[in-house]
Amino acid sequence: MPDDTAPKAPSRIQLRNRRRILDAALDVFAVHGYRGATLDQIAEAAGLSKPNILYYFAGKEEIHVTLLSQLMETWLDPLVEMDAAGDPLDEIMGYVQRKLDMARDLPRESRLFANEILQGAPRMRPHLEGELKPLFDEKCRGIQDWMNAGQLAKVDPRHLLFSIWATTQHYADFETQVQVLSGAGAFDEARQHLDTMFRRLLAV
Amino acid sequence: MPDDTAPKAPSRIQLRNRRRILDAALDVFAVHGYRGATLDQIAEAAGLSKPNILYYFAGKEEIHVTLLSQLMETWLDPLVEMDAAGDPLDEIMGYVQRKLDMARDLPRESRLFANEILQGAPRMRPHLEGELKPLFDEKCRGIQDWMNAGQLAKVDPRHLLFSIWATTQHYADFETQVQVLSGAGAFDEARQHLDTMFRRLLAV
DNA sequence: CAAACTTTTGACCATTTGGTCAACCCAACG
DNA sequence: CGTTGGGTTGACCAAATGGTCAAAAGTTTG
Repeated sequence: MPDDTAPKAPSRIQLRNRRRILDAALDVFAVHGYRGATLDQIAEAAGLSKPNILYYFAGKEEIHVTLLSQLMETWLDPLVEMDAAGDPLDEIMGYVQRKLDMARDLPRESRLFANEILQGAPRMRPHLEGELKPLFDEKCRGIQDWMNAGQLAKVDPRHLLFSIWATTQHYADFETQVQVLSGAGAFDEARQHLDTMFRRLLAV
Repeated sequence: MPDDTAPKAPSRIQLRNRRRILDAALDVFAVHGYRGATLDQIAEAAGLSKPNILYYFAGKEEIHVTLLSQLMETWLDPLVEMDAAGDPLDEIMGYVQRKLDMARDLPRESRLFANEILQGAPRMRPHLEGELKPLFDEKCRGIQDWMNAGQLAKVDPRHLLFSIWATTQHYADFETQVQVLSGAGAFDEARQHLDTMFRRLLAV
């Protein structure tokens, strides 16, 4: 008896086209936000016709939601890797560098996230409350433990994380401004700068 | 002979309605960005009919451009106030506090700006290059002078300013996320945290 | 008050937008 | 080689959108 609850495995074409669409949609949503993006733009960027887009996704919203879900995993990943058993300063500085790498390598994802939060997280709030919040609290406790043990200078762990997010994502989200004011090569300079900043903040 | 080049002074109604429209448009543009905002939303928020909106502004774009121009002044103001003749650490910490005050008191303006930069600054780039850039360079030189004189620890002045912008504006632009993770009262805690962070970074 | 103006709006328009659908294409397989 | 099923699209639709305009409603002023 075959498993009739399992949807049949997606074909190679399914896989390729869904990926194309999501990639194109990431470009468009990251720049214009949900409301400002159009299916026509996405279709054009994906090199597919609009009805074909709607053959793979039920509608504009489903594309957006799919992107947001995938993003959440990617986004949380570097924080998950921060290990309570490691050396505190190394762990935090490693996290800073990983976040900066993400800003450099995945700027579209960073902007998609920024757009969603700017709009009040209408589609992502459940993810924030259900996935990010518990992880955030856990990591804050871990950092607090390090501080209580005298392995890090004492600061508010929550605002420490906010500062790390803000300073690293800034180079993706405000790239246009950074380019105008500082030209190219900002990422390498930022690496050095952020290392110095958070080291001085946290060194005991 | 009357000055026929001067536009007649705007009436009280003109003043009141233009202000209403800009205020409503700020609400809408700050959340949805330029493309995502509609004249109907703005008209509804302003309590005026759509044709009436277009009696006061030539079109959607003119409203947006007007907001952006006004914003630029407000935005540059705290940086202008940083005084090369003052005490270096006081001046910078004062700047941090003023920027944080702005994030708290003018979150809509902060989000409008963030939206515009996220989209690649299609309408604001001239302002960035013509107004922000010279001011930025001047202030960077001033900060560098302080560092050369041994009055501040040495860091890259450009990235120092980026970090100040990123960490302060974060509390306006990512307010939704901050609320979910940290509840209310984040601004007061941030004040303390950012003071500590930049003091440790810059103390000699 | 009446002329002269500023302000407001209902009705309208062309274009864009998200979405549908029947027909069509095409590779795989019996 | 003809059928079958996944994949594709031109034509279409209703609603939304930016914008226009002539006429109505207020307001100011001689």
